Amino acid sequence: MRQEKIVDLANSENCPVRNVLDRFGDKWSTLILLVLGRKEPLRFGAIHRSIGTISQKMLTVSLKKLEADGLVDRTVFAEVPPRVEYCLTERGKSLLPVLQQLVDWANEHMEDIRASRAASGVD
Amino acid sequence: MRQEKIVDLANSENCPVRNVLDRFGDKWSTLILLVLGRKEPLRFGAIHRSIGTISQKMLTVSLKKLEADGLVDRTVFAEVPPRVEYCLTERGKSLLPVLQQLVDWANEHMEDIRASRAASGVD
DNA sequence: CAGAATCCCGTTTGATACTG
DNA sequence: CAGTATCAAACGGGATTCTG
Repeated sequence: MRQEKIVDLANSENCPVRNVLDRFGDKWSTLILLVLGRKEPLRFGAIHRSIGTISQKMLTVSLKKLEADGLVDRTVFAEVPPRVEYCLTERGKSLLPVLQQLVDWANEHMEDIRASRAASGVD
Repeated sequence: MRQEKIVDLANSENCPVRNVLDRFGDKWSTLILLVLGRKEPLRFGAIHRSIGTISQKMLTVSLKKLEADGLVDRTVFAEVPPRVEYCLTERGKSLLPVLQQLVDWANEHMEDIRASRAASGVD
């Protein structure tokens, strides 16, 4: 019987976990997916306002990555003024429940974590 | 009727999601939790070897954060040479299933993501 | 409106050396 | 062994300006 079902975490190139984490470990991607998960499609500006504190540069960059990974679809309408809509792909949607779990966990444990953090003096 | 059950994502201070993401969005925390989830307790050096590419500085920093958040327990043995063991707290363990879902998703979709990425020419 | 292009700075991260 | 201390490099990310 094999002892390791889990992929080798030491190999960052071939480990799916690390590979994916390298993407969603960034500051914004997860947030964007969650926003689109709430309501789609959304225009660039709508996402921007929805997150609030993201710069449009980072929003652009993050959306491009998500699009490159096939998690988000980008549709440009030939209008003036230009309109661009974003929505989740099937793959993107499949990630949503997982992220939702993370959100739920966060909601549930945040107060305790805050308290621990404060008590330990680590910011 | 209220329209928003989900916490306001625009408010980074009070939003549990962002607050938690700010922690696990880093490069190593998730990985460390997963490593400890596989086997505990583990000594500092064991975790270090298990992840492989992390510097011992970052491992120290990350472990401290996790300890401050009450996700990891640190036990120092009064021996020579010194021995320090790390294990998950109950809170830490409660996060594990969620992370495992993420791992599963990553395993399942990584190839497709890789392909999309390559096709798009990003990164 | 939706971005692209620059400039710029703070933080993160890694290498290296040192210590209890 | 399990860190701490320091320095330098790399990167993320914000502000601003410009375009189709």
